[in-house]
Amino acid sequence: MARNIPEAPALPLNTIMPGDSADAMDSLPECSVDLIFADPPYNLQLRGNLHRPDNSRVDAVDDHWDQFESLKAYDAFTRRWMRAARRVLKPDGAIWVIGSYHNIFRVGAALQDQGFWLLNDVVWRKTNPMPNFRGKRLTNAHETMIWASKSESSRYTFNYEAMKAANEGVQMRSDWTFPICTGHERLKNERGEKAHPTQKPEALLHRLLVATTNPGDVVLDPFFGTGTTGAVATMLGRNFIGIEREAEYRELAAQRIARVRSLDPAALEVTTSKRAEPRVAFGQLVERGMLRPGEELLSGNGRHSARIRADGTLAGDGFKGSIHQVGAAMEGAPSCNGWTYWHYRREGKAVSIDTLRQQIRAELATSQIN
Amino acid sequence: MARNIPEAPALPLNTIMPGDSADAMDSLPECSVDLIFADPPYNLQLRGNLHRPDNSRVDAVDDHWDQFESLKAYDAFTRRWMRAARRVLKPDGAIWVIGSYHNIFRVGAALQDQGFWLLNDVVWRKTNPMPNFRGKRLTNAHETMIWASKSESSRYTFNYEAMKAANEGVQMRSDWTFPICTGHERLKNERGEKAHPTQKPEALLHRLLVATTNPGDVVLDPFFGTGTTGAVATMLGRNFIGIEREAEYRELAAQRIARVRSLDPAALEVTTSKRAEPRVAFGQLVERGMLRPGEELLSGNGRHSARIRADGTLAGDGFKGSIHQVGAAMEGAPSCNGWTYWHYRREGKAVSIDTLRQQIRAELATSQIN
DNA sequence: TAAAACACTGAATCCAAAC
DNA sequence: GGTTTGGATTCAGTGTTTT
Repeated sequence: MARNIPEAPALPLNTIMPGDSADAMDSLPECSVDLIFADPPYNLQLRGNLHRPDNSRVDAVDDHWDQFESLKAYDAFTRRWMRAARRVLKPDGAIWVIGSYHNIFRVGAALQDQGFWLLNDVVWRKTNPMPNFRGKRLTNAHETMIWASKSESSRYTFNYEAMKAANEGVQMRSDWTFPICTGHERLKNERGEKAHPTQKPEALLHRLLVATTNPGDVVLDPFFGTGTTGAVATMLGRNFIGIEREAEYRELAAQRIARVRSLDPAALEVTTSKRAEPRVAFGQLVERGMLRPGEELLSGNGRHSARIRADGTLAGDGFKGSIHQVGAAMEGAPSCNGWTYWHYRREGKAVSIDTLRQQIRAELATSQIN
Repeated sequence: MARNIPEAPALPLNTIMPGDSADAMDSLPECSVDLIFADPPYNLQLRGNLHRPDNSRVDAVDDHWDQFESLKAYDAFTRRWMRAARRVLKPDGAIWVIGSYHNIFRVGAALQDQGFWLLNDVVWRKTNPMPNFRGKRLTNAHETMIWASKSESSRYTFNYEAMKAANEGVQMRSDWTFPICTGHERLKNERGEKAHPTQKPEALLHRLLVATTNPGDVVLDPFFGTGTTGAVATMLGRNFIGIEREAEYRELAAQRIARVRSLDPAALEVTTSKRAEPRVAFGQLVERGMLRPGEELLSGNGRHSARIRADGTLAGDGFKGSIHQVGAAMEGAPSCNGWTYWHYRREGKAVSIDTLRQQIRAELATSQIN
């Protein structure tokens, strides 16, 4: 290059930066990241203590980082980090922000005001939300995510076919159903308490990253917490940059991500071409972690095997496609019911993947009651 | 009344007012309606009127120039009608606003800025949304409704038990699933075309009105369209006030509502909560001889006991006070419902004292029949 | 050992009448 | 109008203890 352009500082890929979100983003080169996922404080304005009907006390989010003096102060905070985020985003980049009714309207208006172009609002429906204990309102059973590109003209990433494959062969909708983060996935601190009050489920980030990034992309999370974004990005072969103010969270997140194994690149290939779409819910098993990308499936007769890919398709013996297509190809048959054809291994035994589909159907049946 | 207060103008109940929404609301008496349902437009087509000073084409680099102008105009429109709505709302009244991601964030922020108190955001999940034909985004399968009271201290209406009963006995959630308005319910004009582009399903208004109004309440809809709110309100024994600018819509709505038959009042009764039942003092049980002073009461778990005193208080383990206070003190709990906590012995069995309260309430109910 | 019972928990703007 | 008091109120799930 003939011109004397100062070299841009290298991106601190796959590390967790300390300090304030906006300050840290300002230290990064502009137009350098592909996607931003932001889970900012919600500004809950809780009054007194809340007790369950059995008189146990609800462990509320009363952390100092969620306290703001006024809506005006919250707006100033929002616009500050959002402007910094906008600067580091590539022209064709996009942003996701998650929130509840307490803050999401401020966030959405700020995005529009700063020139972001809204693509969808996505509802995370919780299968197991906390009830409204006093019976004074509706059960607050969802959170809202806003997906926006940097500008109206951005050529943003959207893996349409992968989403369609993960949704029984029909277009992915704007409402996504997942359980809240509990059990073994929920990080604990040394005292055995939940490490972070608002840890998000990995399944949510899995779908989001498969939908709107490609392998090798750079994903920035300015409110990193205990690192769900980093863990899922690493598993999916994406690079991450985390920013987190609290040292304890940084430490836990780093340990967590160190335990994550990246998936084989073949498993990360996203289906791009059109194909005859069977009605497959197989992708949900992967998003929910019931089956791992890269895991091997066996045919019932034991003669064939294939590996699971992150977008809910299979690959093996040179064949790629849905569970039905690959099964049919391997058997040289005109068609094949992948649900009964394929089995996974658990404790030495081969179990039909159809049992997993039945589990999900049972969940949906209870959670989709009006 | 001694003072010379001018009589408030009568409300134009169950009629459709012409003209601009905000102007019409300004002509109504303040603090006079129980609920407002607003389905404001967001396709104001402001962009066509905007020109740069030099008439140059707006190109991709700064193509959000006109976006800012139209957002500003939309905000002004929103704040104008919303302020008028706020004025006519009773202090304990509430408002619902429905919108999509194009406008709902402006609406929600405006509600908060004007002092409304957000109660829930509710997601209308469409079972049959229009697909995204270009495959560039997620299927836009929901709309968002915001439910807010006039102020933080408003004692808003919420028929908790009715909602719970309508949801298989568990609390109603913040996501509601309904099909979009099609078929016979969809109003047609004389040319056989759909009469209104955004007609809402009656099922949606049905649930909303049952949840947050009582029979006889006044429901105002400032963007009346073809009158879904008026039709459902009439069927449910609520009064409505509609405002609609377009004469064609007013005419269709009036015809539609004229065809509606109100439901029988008995059908409109909703499951009452215990809160609505008359209070009974524990002392009444002693006065009536249902329980004797000196008699021992047992906690349901059998771990505690107390003795009844002649004035209707309890004493035990060094604690004295109401049935609630003594129960709470013995359990070390912040509060306690003494009616369900305490039991008395009859023929060797422990019987809840709440059965005695129910006897008294039954007597009161029969004695109040004229 | 299996089944049943019990304890605990999750981003929550969570009461209202009487004095 | 602030304070006191009565008393109404929970779903899905995980993990542990008891039967």
